[in-house]
Amino acid sequence: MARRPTIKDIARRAEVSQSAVSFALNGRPGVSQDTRARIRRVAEELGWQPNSAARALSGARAGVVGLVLARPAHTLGVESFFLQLVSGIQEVLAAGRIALLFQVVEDIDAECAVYRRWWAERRVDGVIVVDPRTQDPRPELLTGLGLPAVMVGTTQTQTTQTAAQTATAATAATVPAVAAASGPDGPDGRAQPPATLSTIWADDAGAMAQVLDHLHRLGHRRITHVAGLPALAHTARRMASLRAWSERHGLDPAQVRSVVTDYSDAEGAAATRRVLADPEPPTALVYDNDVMAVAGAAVAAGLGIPVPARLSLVAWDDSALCRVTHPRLTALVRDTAGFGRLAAEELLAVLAGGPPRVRESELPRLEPRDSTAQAPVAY
Amino acid sequence: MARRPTIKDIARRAEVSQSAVSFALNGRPGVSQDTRARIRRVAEELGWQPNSAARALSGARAGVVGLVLARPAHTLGVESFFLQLVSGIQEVLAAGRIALLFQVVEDIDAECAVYRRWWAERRVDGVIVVDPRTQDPRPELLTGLGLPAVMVGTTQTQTTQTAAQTATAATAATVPAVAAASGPDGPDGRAQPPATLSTIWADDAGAMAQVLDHLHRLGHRRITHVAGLPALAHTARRMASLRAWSERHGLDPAQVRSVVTDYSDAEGAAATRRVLADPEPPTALVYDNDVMAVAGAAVAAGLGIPVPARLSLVAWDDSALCRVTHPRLTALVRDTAGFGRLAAEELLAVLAGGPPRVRESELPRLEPRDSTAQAPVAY
DNA sequence: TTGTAAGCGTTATCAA
DNA sequence: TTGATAACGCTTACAA
Repeated sequence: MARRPTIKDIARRAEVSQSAVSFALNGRPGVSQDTRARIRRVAEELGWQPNSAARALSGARAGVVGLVLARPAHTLGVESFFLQLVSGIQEVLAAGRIALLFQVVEDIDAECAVYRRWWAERRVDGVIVVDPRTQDPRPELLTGLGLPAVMVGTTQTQTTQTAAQTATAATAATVPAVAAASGPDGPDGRAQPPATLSTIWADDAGAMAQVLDHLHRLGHRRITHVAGLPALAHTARRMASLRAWSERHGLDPAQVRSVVTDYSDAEGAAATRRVLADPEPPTALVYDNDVMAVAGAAVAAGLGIPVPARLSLVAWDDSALCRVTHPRLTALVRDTAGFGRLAAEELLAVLAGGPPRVRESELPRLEPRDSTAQAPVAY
Repeated sequence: MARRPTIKDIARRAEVSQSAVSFALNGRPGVSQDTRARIRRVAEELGWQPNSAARALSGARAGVVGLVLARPAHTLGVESFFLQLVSGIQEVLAAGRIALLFQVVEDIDAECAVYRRWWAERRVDGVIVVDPRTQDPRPELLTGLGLPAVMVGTTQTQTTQTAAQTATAATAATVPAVAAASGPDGPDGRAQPPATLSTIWADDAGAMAQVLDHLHRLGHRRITHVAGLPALAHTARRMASLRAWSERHGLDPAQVRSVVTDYSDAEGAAATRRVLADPEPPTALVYDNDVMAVAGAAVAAGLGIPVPARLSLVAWDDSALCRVTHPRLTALVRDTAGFGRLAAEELLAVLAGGPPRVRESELPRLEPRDSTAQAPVAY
């Protein structure tokens, strides 16, 4: 096993001091062009790489960011969302030679414990937080620890925004501006938590309107939204925008509604079976993820209900799944890797000392396929 | 932002020396029971956690293991295999307070570059290597670097084992024993690479025989195996065992064969379409992953071929996918998380100075569902 | 059983 | 423009 070269070796070989090497290699002033070039050459020859532990110890960056995924084991691994997000994140991090520490845990308490430990161990420079919740302990914990973080998804603040405010939101507003939109305190008078964390968010309300408009144009008036976990902020947001949309169109809230699940194929199937057994069943179903949509399609097939002739289906989030089932599912396509890239860029900005910002990702696009059609005239 | 306590703080507070604290906290002798208890208590009070950088720098462990996933972006994220593997790995690592560094890259060259960098930066204590290949540069690279590693999947050595050798392989043989089976040099006289890496493997041959026996009992004589990337060792192994099985049963190699794909839903669908267009199409298809199986089922549905009446389908690896499609797919169920646990345990053993070993995971179990039935009598 | 001190490989602060 | 030198927080000889 070869010994790893250190700056000491380089210094000896280039006949300069260690600090000269450090300066040269980190591109700071105080070294002449000549020596700099020479040092660089020697480092290259020796195949030197900075020892990450030594770097971290001497107060510089650890060169690591963390990501914790809190999911019950049985929910793991079916969604395509996550790996794509990570691949996008790493595209950006790799350029800055930053590694990603990744941990899967069972629940949010374990997740918080991991943040505390990482912080205490000085293991990470910052974290990327996924699956924001309506009641989320993590922003407070992280700001309390002073651990730089970026939230991926909707924030609590945005949950309370109206559609009008959403429409006028800048693509990269600084947090104070957004906070000002609804005042320092929420409409309910409760002190709003200061949104000190940068956030990347997707316009769920806009996306939901897109889906519903599509179905409405096709004549659907009885629509059920098979939502995910209601504790997740984006779920809450989608449910709220469905309600708002239905009010705007003067539709009966009993006919256009959400039912909640845990995102699993099992609950997606069960919810589908339940709503289809209704005396006045919906003519269209909108699923909060691809797995539930596929499960729902299988239920319809099992019940002998033709899709899309008698029932239209839409999947929120596209994946190979939606393209391989028969019929192929109409889906809301998001650039998930792009979402990850944006998150990583924002974390890098925060680590560089930038202010926390709220950045909006590209609006999802509805990809009509074979599972949506005109609503049946009579049932 | 609170300052993180150090052993110095503990030493001051407990009125002992730093080394006493270090000894006490690391459970080594040289400290009395009393002081040890007192030190432990103070550490607890202060919420002390070891600074990972300082630990790593002072020659001890970095407390990190690495995992690189080399997959082209479009193949990412549909398989359930990976996250489950990781969750199993972490169940074991978390107990030893070891973190997992995770990186997604495009190809194996990038993967090797990551190993080199991690080694040079001293970032990881060891790595878990997935997707072993028939021609694999990684074992040599890793042994050369002296970076402890565990291969998850088949090794090159095992690819050359005969069925008989496989059958008698101990569940936890040390590598030298296995190497001895075919002598220090391979049969071709070429010096065999010393299998210095620990390996976790699954009995693909046994699993394949299980699947084929099931289909054979149902009367199937024309069977096509829709394989994955032929460069991957386990794919090669499955193909070889299919050939061996078919010879044993005196079947025509033109009727029982493998076709290769890149694991994607697209190629899975294309292969299915191709083989079904044959003048003598197979009556059963075995897919190397769940995604291709679902894609194949959709193709059959599109062609109006009833499953399982005229065509039987089997998926290698189970997931929610196989249960939500209609009909539900017969699948080969593996304990993937268990596979990950085994890998992590083995890496820990290697890090503790143990010898490289070859360990076999539980034999996969065939779960018959609705996609396999008697072969059609006439076609 | 305890304390002192050297070293791990950087970065950063001083003088020269 | 340079070169010593002191941190950073821990482990570990070695001395008391």
